[in-house]
Amino acid sequence: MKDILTATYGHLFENALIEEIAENGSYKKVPSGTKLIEIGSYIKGMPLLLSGAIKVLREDDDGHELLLYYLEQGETCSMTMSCCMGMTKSEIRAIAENETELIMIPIRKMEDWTAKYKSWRNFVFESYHTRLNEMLHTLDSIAFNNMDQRLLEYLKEKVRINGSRFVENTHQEIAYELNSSRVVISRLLKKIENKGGIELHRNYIKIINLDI
Amino acid sequence: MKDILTATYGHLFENALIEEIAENGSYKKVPSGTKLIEIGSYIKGMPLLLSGAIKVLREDDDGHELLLYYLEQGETCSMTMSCCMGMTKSEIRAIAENETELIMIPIRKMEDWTAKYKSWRNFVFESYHTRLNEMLHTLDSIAFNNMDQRLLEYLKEKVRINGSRFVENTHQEIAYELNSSRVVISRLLKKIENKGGIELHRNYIKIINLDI
DNA sequence: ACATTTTTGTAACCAAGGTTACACATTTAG
DNA sequence: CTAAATGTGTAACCTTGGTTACAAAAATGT
Repeated sequence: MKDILTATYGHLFENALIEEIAENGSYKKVPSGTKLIEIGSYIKGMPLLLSGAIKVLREDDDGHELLLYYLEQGETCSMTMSCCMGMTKSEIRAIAENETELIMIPIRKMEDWTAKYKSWRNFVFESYHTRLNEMLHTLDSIAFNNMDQRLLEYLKEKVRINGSRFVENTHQEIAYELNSSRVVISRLLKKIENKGGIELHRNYIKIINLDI
Repeated sequence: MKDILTATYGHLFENALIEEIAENGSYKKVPSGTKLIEIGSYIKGMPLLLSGAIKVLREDDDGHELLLYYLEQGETCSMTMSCCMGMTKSEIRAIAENETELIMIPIRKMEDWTAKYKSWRNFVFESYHTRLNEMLHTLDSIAFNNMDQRLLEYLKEKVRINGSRFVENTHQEIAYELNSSRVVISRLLKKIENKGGIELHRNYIKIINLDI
Protein backbone atom coordinates (compact mmCIF):
# COMPACT_ATOMS: atom_id res chain seq x y z
CA MET A 1 0.00 0.00 0.00
CA LYS A 2 2.92 2.34 0.69
CA ASP A 3 3.98 2.22 -2.94
CA ILE A 4 0.62 3.18 -4.35
CA LEU A 5 0.33 5.94 -1.76
CA THR A 6 3.74 7.32 -2.63
CA ALA A 7 2.83 7.34 -6.31
CA THR A 8 -0.09 9.71 -5.73
CA TYR A 9 0.83 11.56 -2.56
CA GLY A 10 4.62 11.27 -2.42
CA HIS A 11 5.21 14.80 -3.64
CA LEU A 12 2.75 16.19 -1.06
CA PHE A 13 3.46 14.31 2.15
CA GLU A 14 6.69 13.60 4.00
CA ASN A 15 7.68 9.99 4.40
CA ALA A 16 6.67 9.71 8.04
CA LEU A 17 3.14 10.78 7.18
CA ILE A 18 2.92 8.35 4.29
CA GLU A 19 3.92 5.62 6.71
CA GLU A 20 1.22 6.65 9.16
CA ILE A 21 -1.40 6.72 6.45
CA ALA A 22 -0.36 3.30 5.25
CA GLU A 23 -0.62 1.97 8.82
CA ASN A 24 -3.97 3.49 9.67
CA GLY A 25 -5.81 3.70 6.38
CA SER A 26 -7.68 0.93 4.66
CA TYR A 27 -7.48 0.40 0.94
CA LYS A 28 -10.71 0.05 -1.04
CA LYS A 29 -11.52 -0.55 -4.68
CA VAL A 30 -15.14 0.16 -5.57
CA PRO A 31 -16.96 -0.31 -8.89
CA SER A 32 -18.69 2.50 -10.76
CA GLY A 33 -21.98 3.51 -9.19
CA THR A 34 -21.07 2.60 -5.60
CA LYS A 35 -22.74 4.91 -3.12
CA LEU A 36 -20.01 6.04 -0.72
CA ILE A 37 -21.87 8.63 1.34
CA GLU A 38 -25.59 9.21 1.77
CA ILE A 39 -27.31 12.42 2.86
CA GLY A 40 -28.06 12.44 6.55
CA SER A 41 -25.62 9.64 7.35
CA TYR A 42 -22.76 10.01 9.78
CA ILE A 43 -19.27 9.78 8.40
CA LYS A 44 -16.91 7.02 9.46
CA GLY A 45 -13.80 8.07 7.62
CA MET A 46 -12.21 10.40 5.19
CA PRO A 47 -11.35 9.21 1.66
CA LEU A 48 -8.05 9.82 -0.12
CA LEU A 49 -8.51 9.20 -3.83
CA LEU A 50 -5.92 7.07 -5.61
CA SER A 51 -7.63 6.64 -8.97
CA GLY A 52 -11.02 7.05 -10.55
CA ALA A 53 -13.52 9.78 -9.72
CA ILE A 54 -16.35 10.43 -7.30
CA LYS A 55 -19.33 12.65 -8.03
CA VAL A 56 -20.76 14.73 -5.21
CA LEU A 57 -24.48 15.49 -5.30
CA ARG A 58 -26.91 17.69 -3.41
CA GLU A 59 -30.60 16.91 -2.96
CA ASP A 60 -33.45 19.05 -1.65
CA ASP A 61 -36.39 17.92 0.47
CA ASP A 62 -38.50 17.08 -2.57
CA GLY A 63 -35.86 14.78 -4.01
CA HIS A 64 -34.53 17.21 -6.62
CA GLU A 65 -30.90 16.42 -7.31
CA LEU A 66 -27.98 18.59 -8.35
CA LEU A 67 -24.43 17.63 -9.29
CA LEU A 68 -21.96 19.74 -7.29
CA TYR A 69 -18.53 18.59 -8.47
CA TYR A 70 -16.20 15.66 -9.00
CA LEU A 71 -13.38 14.45 -6.80
CA GLU A 72 -10.35 13.09 -8.60
CA GLN A 73 -7.01 11.44 -8.00
CA GLY A 74 -5.08 13.11 -5.20
CA GLU A 75 -8.13 14.83 -3.76
CA THR A 76 -10.26 14.39 -0.70
CA CYS A 77 -13.76 15.34 0.35
CA SER A 78 -13.75 18.58 2.32
CA MET A 79 -17.43 18.22 3.03
CA THR A 80 -16.66 14.94 4.72
CA MET A 81 -13.81 16.45 6.65
CA SER A 82 -15.98 19.33 7.65
CA CYS A 83 -18.68 16.94 8.84
CA CYS A 84 -16.20 14.83 10.76
CA MET A 85 -14.90 17.72 12.78
CA GLY A 86 -18.35 18.89 13.75
CA MET A 87 -19.70 15.36 14.12
CA THR A 88 -22.67 16.44 12.03
CA LYS A 89 -24.59 14.50 9.41
CA SER A 90 -23.59 14.59 5.78
CA GLU A 91 -25.14 17.31 3.64
CA ILE A 92 -24.25 15.54 0.42
CA ARG A 93 -24.30 12.22 -1.42
CA ALA A 94 -21.15 10.76 -2.95
CA ILE A 95 -21.19 8.16 -5.72
CA ALA A 96 -18.29 6.58 -7.60
CA GLU A 97 -18.40 7.92 -11.15
CA ASN A 98 -16.22 5.07 -12.37
CA GLU A 99 -14.10 2.34 -10.82
CA THR A 100 -12.33 4.08 -7.97
CA GLU A 101 -9.46 3.21 -5.65
CA LEU A 102 -9.24 5.04 -2.36
CA ILE A 103 -7.82 4.90 1.12
CA MET A 104 -10.13 5.46 4.05
CA ILE A 105 -8.60 7.27 7.00
CA PRO A 106 -10.17 7.02 10.44
CA ILE A 107 -11.25 10.45 11.64
CA ARG A 108 -9.49 10.21 15.00
CA LYS A 109 -6.09 10.29 13.27
CA MET A 110 -6.82 13.55 11.52
CA GLU A 111 -6.41 15.88 14.48
CA ASP A 112 -3.09 14.23 15.33
CA TRP A 113 -1.74 14.79 11.89
CA THR A 114 -2.98 18.35 11.71
CA ALA A 115 -0.90 19.16 14.77
CA LYS A 116 2.06 17.06 13.70
CA TYR A 117 2.55 17.50 9.96
CA LYS A 118 2.76 20.77 8.14
CA SER A 119 2.24 18.99 4.82
CA TRP A 120 -1.03 17.55 6.12
CA ARG A 121 -2.26 20.98 7.20
CA ASN A 122 -1.41 22.36 3.77
CA PHE A 123 -3.20 19.49 2.11
CA VAL A 124 -6.32 20.04 4.17
CA PHE A 125 -6.33 23.79 3.57
CA GLU A 126 -5.61 23.29 -0.07
CA SER A 127 -8.56 20.97 -0.48
CA TYR A 128 -10.91 23.35 1.31
CA HIS A 129 -9.63 25.99 -1.08
CA THR A 130 -10.30 23.90 -4.19
CA ARG A 131 -13.69 22.85 -2.93
CA LEU A 132 -14.82 26.38 -2.17
CA ASN A 133 -13.76 27.36 -5.67
CA GLU A 134 -15.58 24.42 -7.22
CA MET A 135 -18.68 25.43 -5.32
CA LEU A 136 -18.31 28.98 -6.60
CA HIS A 137 -18.03 27.64 -10.12
CA THR A 138 -21.14 25.48 -9.76
CA LEU A 139 -22.98 28.44 -8.31
CA ASP A 140 -21.91 30.69 -11.19
CA SER A 141 -23.08 28.10 -13.60
CA ILE A 142 -26.54 27.88 -12.07
CA ALA A 143 -26.96 31.57 -11.37
CA PHE A 144 -25.56 33.04 -14.57
CA ASN A 145 -25.83 30.41 -17.31
CA ASN A 146 -28.87 28.93 -18.97
CA MET A 147 -29.52 25.30 -19.49
CA ASP A 148 -27.82 24.82 -22.87
CA GLN A 149 -24.56 26.25 -21.56
CA ARG A 150 -24.82 24.14 -18.41
CA LEU A 151 -25.44 21.07 -20.54
CA LEU A 152 -22.39 21.76 -22.68
CA GLU A 153 -20.26 22.22 -19.56
CA TYR A 154 -21.68 19.01 -18.15
CA LEU A 155 -20.73 17.03 -21.24
CA LYS A 156 -17.24 18.52 -21.37
CA GLU A 157 -16.66 17.64 -17.73
CA LYS A 158 -17.88 14.08 -18.31
CA VAL A 159 -15.47 13.67 -21.19
CA ARG A 160 -12.61 15.01 -19.07
CA ILE A 161 -13.43 12.92 -16.00
CA ASN A 162 -14.01 9.65 -17.81
CA GLY A 163 -11.37 10.19 -20.47
CA SER A 164 -13.75 9.02 -23.16
CA ARG A 165 -15.68 10.61 -26.01
CA PHE A 166 -18.62 8.38 -25.19
CA VAL A 167 -20.88 9.70 -22.44
CA GLU A 168 -22.78 6.68 -21.19
CA ASN A 169 -25.86 8.22 -19.65
CA THR A 170 -29.52 8.33 -20.49
CA HIS A 171 -31.19 11.71 -20.96
CA GLN A 172 -33.09 11.07 -17.75
CA GLU A 173 -29.88 10.64 -15.77
CA ILE A 174 -28.46 13.86 -17.14
CA ALA A 175 -31.71 15.64 -16.30
CA TYR A 176 -31.44 14.50 -12.68
CA GLU A 177 -27.90 15.73 -12.27
CA LEU A 178 -28.72 19.14 -13.74
CA ASN A 179 -32.00 19.35 -11.83
CA SER A 180 -33.99 19.60 -15.04
CA SER A 181 -36.47 17.37 -16.85
CA ARG A 182 -35.90 14.65 -19.42
CA VAL A 183 -37.88 16.39 -22.16
CA VAL A 184 -35.85 19.57 -21.81
CA ILE A 185 -32.55 17.68 -21.93
CA SER A 186 -33.62 15.66 -24.99
CA ARG A 187 -34.64 18.90 -26.69
CA LEU A 188 -31.34 20.64 -25.99
CA LEU A 189 -29.26 17.59 -26.87
CA LYS A 190 -31.05 17.39 -30.21
CA LYS A 191 -30.15 21.05 -30.80
CA ILE A 192 -26.48 20.32 -30.10
CA GLU A 193 -26.65 17.29 -32.42
CA ASN A 194 -28.10 19.45 -35.20
CA LYS A 195 -25.18 21.83 -34.83
CA GLY A 196 -22.83 18.85 -35.21
CA GLY A 197 -21.52 18.84 -31.64
CA ILE A 198 -22.63 15.32 -30.73
CA GLU A 199 -24.20 12.13 -32.04
CA LEU A 200 -27.15 10.77 -30.10
CA HIS A 201 -27.60 7.06 -29.50
CA ARG A 202 -29.56 4.92 -27.10
CA ASN A 203 -27.77 4.90 -23.72
CA TYR A 204 -24.79 6.87 -24.92
CA ILE A 205 -23.75 10.09 -26.60
CA LYS A 206 -20.76 10.35 -28.89
CA ILE A 207 -18.98 13.65 -28.47
CA ILE A 208 -17.76 15.24 -31.70
CA ASN A 209 -16.88 18.82 -30.76
CA LEU A 210 -18.35 20.84 -27.94
CA ASP A 211 -16.76 24.18 -28.77
CA ILE A 212 -19.58 25.39 -30.93
CA MET B 1 -7.83 46.11 22.15
CA LYS B 2 -7.32 43.01 24.27
CA ASP B 3 -10.57 43.64 26.10
CA ILE B 4 -12.72 43.92 23.02
CA LEU B 5 -11.03 40.82 21.58
CA THR B 6 -11.66 38.83 24.73
CA ALA B 7 -15.31 39.85 24.65
CA THR B 8 -15.87 38.26 21.24
CA TYR B 9 -13.18 35.57 21.03
CA GLY B 10 -12.36 34.84 24.68
CA HIS B 11 -14.36 31.64 24.77
CA LEU B 12 -12.66 30.41 21.58
CA PHE B 13 -8.99 31.29 21.94
CA GLU B 14 -6.52 30.72 24.76
CA ASN B 15 -5.02 33.79 26.40
CA ALA B 16 -1.65 33.53 24.69
CA LEU B 17 -3.32 33.61 21.28
CA ILE B 18 -5.49 36.58 22.21
CA GLU B 19 -2.28 38.38 23.23
CA GLU B 20 -0.67 37.58 19.89
CA ILE B 21 -3.70 38.76 17.96
CA ALA B 22 -3.76 41.99 19.95
CA GLU B 23 -0.07 42.53 19.21
CA ASN B 24 -0.19 41.78 15.49
CA GLY B 25 -3.67 42.76 14.42
CA SER B 26 -4.86 46.24 13.61
CA TYR B 27 -8.23 47.50 14.73
CA LYS B 28 -10.54 49.09 12.14
CA LYS B 29 -13.97 50.63 12.28
CA VAL B 30 -15.58 51.10 8.89
CA PRO B 31 -18.90 52.73 7.97
CA SER B 32 -21.72 50.94 6.15
CA GLY B 33 -21.01 50.51 2.45
CA THR B 34 -17.21 50.35 2.73
CA LYS B 35 -15.72 48.08 0.11
CA LEU B 36 -13.32 45.79 1.94
CA ILE B 37 -12.33 43.39 -0.82
CA GLU B 38 -12.68 43.71 -4.59
CA ILE B 39 -12.78 40.89 -7.12
CA GLY B 40 -9.38 40.29 -8.65
CA SER B 41 -7.48 42.12 -5.91
CA TYR B 42 -4.82 40.49 -3.79
CA ILE B 43 -5.53 40.11 -0.12
CA LYS B 44 -3.41 41.86 2.46
CA GLY B 45 -4.94 40.46 5.62
CA MET B 46 -7.59 38.39 7.18
CA PRO B 47 -10.48 40.04 9.02
CA LEU B 48 -11.82 39.00 12.42
CA LEU B 49 -15.26 40.52 12.92
CA LEU B 50 -15.98 42.23 16.24
CA SER B 51 -19.33 43.81 15.43
CA GLY B 52 -21.50 44.64 12.45
CA ALA B 53 -21.81 42.55 9.31
CA ILE B 54 -20.15 42.14 5.94
CA LYS B 55 -21.89 40.98 2.81
CA VAL B 56 -19.99 38.78 0.39
CA LEU B 57 -20.88 39.02 -3.29
CA ARG B 58 -20.03 37.20 -6.47
CA GLU B 59 -20.00 38.78 -9.92
CA ASP B 60 -19.77 37.21 -13.37
CA ASP B 61 -17.94 38.57 -16.41
CA ASP B 62 -20.95 40.53 -17.58
CA GLY B 63 -21.30 42.33 -14.26
CA HIS B 64 -24.20 40.26 -12.95
CA GLU B 65 -24.08 40.23 -9.16
CA LEU B 66 -25.16 37.67 -6.60
CA LEU B 67 -25.24 37.86 -2.81
CA LEU B 68 -23.49 34.82 -1.35
CA TYR B 69 -23.77 35.27 2.43
CA TYR B 70 -23.12 37.55 5.36
CA LEU B 71 -20.25 37.48 7.83
CA GLU B 72 -21.13 38.35 11.40
CA GLN B 73 -19.57 38.91 14.79
CA GLY B 74 -17.06 36.23 15.67
CA GLU B 75 -16.63 35.09 12.09
CA THR B 76 -13.94 35.40 9.47
CA CYS B 77 -13.75 35.17 5.72
CA SER B 78 -12.71 31.70 4.61
CA MET B 79 -12.54 32.84 1.03
CA THR B 80 -9.95 35.36 2.06
CA MET B 81 -8.05 32.79 4.05
CA SER B 82 -8.20 30.42 1.18
CA CYS B 83 -6.88 33.10 -1.17
CA CYS B 84 -4.10 34.06 1.21
CA MET B 85 -2.71 30.56 1.40
CA GLY B 86 -2.65 30.13 -2.33
CA MET B 87 -1.62 33.74 -2.96
CA THR B 88 -4.35 33.94 -5.56
CA LYS B 89 -6.64 36.82 -6.40
CA SER B 90 -9.95 37.28 -4.68
CA GLU B 91 -12.94 35.57 -6.26
CA ILE B 92 -15.40 37.69 -4.33
CA ARG B 93 -16.30 41.22 -3.28
CA ALA B 94 -16.87 42.12 0.38
CA ILE B 95 -18.81 45.17 1.47
CA ALA B 96 -19.72 46.32 4.98
CA GLU B 97 -23.47 45.88 5.34
CA ASN B 98 -23.52 48.25 8.30
CA GLU B 99 -20.98 49.93 10.57
CA THR B 100 -18.46 47.22 11.27
CA GLU B 101 -15.56 46.78 13.68
CA LEU B 102 -12.88 44.29 12.80
CA ILE B 103 -9.31 43.29 13.41
CA MET B 104 -7.04 42.73 10.45
CA ILE B 105 -4.48 39.99 10.87
CA PRO B 106 -1.37 39.89 8.68
CA ILE B 107 -1.31 36.67 6.66
CA ARG B 108 2.21 35.72 7.65
CA LYS B 109 1.10 35.14 11.25
CA MET B 110 -1.53 32.65 10.26
CA GLU B 111 0.73 29.72 9.50
CA ASP B 112 2.50 30.22 12.82
CA TRP B 113 -0.70 30.08 14.74
CA THR B 114 -1.99 27.08 12.84
CA ALA B 115 1.03 25.13 13.98
CA LYS B 116 1.04 26.58 17.49
CA TYR B 117 -2.56 26.84 18.71
CA LYS B 118 -5.10 24.10 18.60
CA SER B 119 -7.87 26.63 19.21
CA TRP B 120 -6.78 28.54 16.12
CA ARG B 121 -6.86 25.41 13.99
CA ASN B 122 -10.34 24.62 15.25
CA PHE B 123 -11.45 28.14 14.52
CA VAL B 124 -10.14 27.99 10.97
CA PHE B 125 -11.69 24.59 10.30
CA GLU B 126 -14.91 25.67 11.91
CA SER B 127 -15.16 28.71 9.66
CA TYR B 128 -14.45 26.67 6.54
CA HIS B 129 -17.22 24.38 7.70
CA THR B 130 -19.74 27.21 8.19
CA ARG B 131 -18.80 28.81 4.92
CA LEU B 132 -19.20 25.62 2.93
CA ASN B 133 -22.61 25.17 4.49
CA GLU B 134 -23.62 28.76 3.74
CA MET B 135 -22.57 28.18 0.14
CA LEU B 136 -24.66 25.02 0.02
CA HIS B 137 -27.61 26.95 1.36
CA THR B 138 -27.20 29.72 -1.23
CA LEU B 139 -26.92 27.10 -3.92
CA ASP B 140 -30.05 25.31 -2.74
CA SER B 141 -31.88 28.58 -2.77
CA ILE B 142 -30.93 29.35 -6.37
CA ALA B 143 -31.29 25.84 -7.70
CA PHE B 144 -34.48 24.74 -5.96
CA ASN B 145 -36.46 27.88 -5.05
CA ASN B 146 -38.16 30.39 -7.26
CA MET B 147 -37.81 34.11 -7.04
CA ASP B 148 -40.62 34.89 -4.58
CA GLN B 149 -39.23 32.43 -2.05
CA ARG B 150 -35.73 33.81 -2.55
CA LEU B 151 -37.02 37.34 -2.07
CA LEU B 152 -38.75 36.39 1.19
CA GLU B 153 -35.56 34.74 2.45
CA TYR B 154 -33.60 37.81 1.43
CA LEU B 155 -35.86 40.12 3.42
CA LYS B 156 -35.82 37.87 6.47
CA GLU B 157 -32.04 37.75 6.41
CA LYS B 158 -31.83 41.54 6.10
CA VAL B 159 -34.07 41.97 9.12
CA ARG B 160 -31.96 39.53 11.11
CA ILE B 161 -28.61 41.02 10.10
CA ASN B 162 -29.55 44.64 10.59
CA GLY B 163 -31.81 44.07 13.57
CA SER B 164 -34.44 46.38 12.12
CA ARG B 165 -37.88 45.99 10.57
CA PHE B 166 -36.95 48.65 8.01
CA VAL B 167 -35.07 47.35 5.00
CA GLU B 168 -33.40 50.40 3.52
CA ASN B 169 -32.84 49.37 -0.06
CA THR B 170 -34.25 50.34 -3.42
CA HIS B 171 -35.86 47.69 -5.57
CA GLN B 172 -32.94 48.05 -7.95
CA GLU B 173 -30.42 47.23 -5.22
CA ILE B 174 -32.36 44.14 -4.22
CA ALA B 175 -32.56 43.10 -7.87
CA TYR B 176 -28.76 43.30 -8.17
CA GLU B 177 -28.13 41.16 -5.10
CA LEU B 178 -30.57 38.49 -6.26
CA ASN B 179 -29.33 38.69 -9.85
CA SER B 180 -32.78 39.62 -11.11
CA SER B 181 -34.32 42.72 -12.65
CA ARG B 182 -35.96 45.73 -11.00
CA VAL B 183 -39.34 45.17 -12.65
CA VAL B 184 -39.51 41.60 -11.41
CA ILE B 185 -38.59 42.59 -7.85
CA SER B 186 -41.15 45.44 -7.82
CA ARG B 187 -43.77 43.00 -9.07
CA LEU B 188 -43.04 40.41 -6.42
CA LEU B 189 -42.73 42.98 -3.62
CA LYS B 190 -46.15 44.32 -4.56
CA LYS B 191 -47.51 40.79 -4.32
CA ILE B 192 -46.08 40.44 -0.81
CA GLU B 193 -47.51 43.84 0.14
CA ASN B 194 -50.96 42.79 -1.08
CA LYS B 195 -50.75 39.74 1.16
CA GLY B 196 -49.96 42.06 4.09
CA GLY B 197 -46.35 40.96 4.57
CA ILE B 198 -44.72 44.33 4.02
CA GLU B 199 -45.38 48.04 3.43
CA LEU B 200 -43.64 49.61 0.45
CA HIS B 201 -42.15 53.10 0.63
CA ARG B 202 -39.63 55.05 -1.34
CA ASN B 203 -36.13 53.87 -0.36
CA TYR B 204 -37.30 51.55 2.36
CA ILE B 205 -39.59 48.63 3.08
CA LYS B 206 -41.35 48.16 6.40
CA ILE B 207 -41.55 44.52 7.33
CA ILE B 208 -44.83 43.43 8.88
CA ASN B 209 -44.77 39.64 8.79
CA LEU B 210 -42.86 37.46 6.37
CA ASP B 211 -44.32 34.11 7.39
CA ILE B 212 -47.15 34.17 4.94
C1' DA C 1 -42.13 -15.11 -30.57
C1' DC C 2 -44.57 -12.04 -27.90
C1' DA C 3 -45.35 -8.88 -24.10
C1' DT C 4 -43.22 -5.56 -21.24
C1' DT C 5 -40.03 -2.11 -20.00
C1' DT C 6 -36.77 1.39 -21.17
C1' DT C 7 -35.31 5.10 -23.92
C1' DT C 8 -35.89 8.66 -27.17
C1' DG C 9 -38.42 12.14 -30.26
C1' DT C 10 -41.73 15.53 -30.71
C1' DA C 11 -45.80 18.47 -30.33
C1' DA C 12 -48.70 21.43 -27.67
C1' DC C 13 -49.22 23.98 -23.83
C1' DC C 14 -48.04 26.60 -19.49
C1' DA C 15 -45.66 29.46 -16.00
C1' DA C 16 -41.87 32.17 -14.29
C1' DG C 17 -39.36 35.62 -14.92
C1' DG C 18 -36.81 38.80 -18.04
C1' DT C 19 -37.43 43.06 -21.30
C1' DT C 20 -39.24 47.28 -23.08
C1' DA C 21 -41.88 51.10 -22.58
C1' DC C 22 -44.05 54.70 -20.32
C1' DA C 23 -46.41 57.32 -16.54
C1' DC C 24 -45.91 59.54 -12.37
C1' DA C 25 -44.12 60.89 -7.90
C1' DT C 26 -40.36 62.40 -5.14
C1' DT C 27 -35.92 64.18 -4.44
C1' DT C 28 -31.85 66.80 -5.71
C1' DA C 29 -29.19 70.19 -8.27
C1' DG C 30 -28.60 74.50 -10.34
C1' DC D 1 -38.44 77.70 -8.81
C1' DT D 2 -37.47 74.80 -12.51
C1' DA D 3 -35.01 71.00 -14.64
C1' DA D 4 -32.91 66.74 -14.10
C1' DA D 5 -32.30 62.56 -11.74
C1' DT D 6 -34.06 58.85 -9.07
C1' DG D 7 -37.47 55.47 -7.54
C1' DT D 8 -41.78 53.09 -8.22
C1' DG D 9 -46.08 51.04 -10.62
C1' DT D 10 -47.89 48.70 -14.38
C1' DA D 11 -48.94 46.85 -18.96
C1' DA D 12 -47.61 44.16 -22.94
C1' DC D 13 -44.70 41.05 -24.74
C1' DC D 14 -40.99 37.41 -25.23
C1' DT D 15 -37.90 33.56 -23.92
C1' DT D 16 -36.63 29.75 -21.29
C1' DG D 17 -37.58 25.87 -19.53
C1' DG D 18 -41.03 22.79 -17.19
C1' DT D 19 -45.32 19.59 -18.05
C1' DT D 20 -48.35 16.43 -20.33
C1' DA D 21 -49.22 13.36 -23.77
C1' DC D 22 -48.29 10.11 -27.13
C1' DA D 23 -45.67 7.45 -30.69
C1' DA D 24 -42.10 4.55 -31.89
C1' DA D 25 -37.72 2.13 -31.48
C1' DA D 26 -34.78 -0.82 -28.87
C1' DA D 27 -33.84 -3.90 -25.26
C1' DT D 28 -35.28 -7.43 -21.98
C1' DG D 29 -37.87 -11.15 -19.90
C1' DT D 30 -40.58 -15.33 -20.26
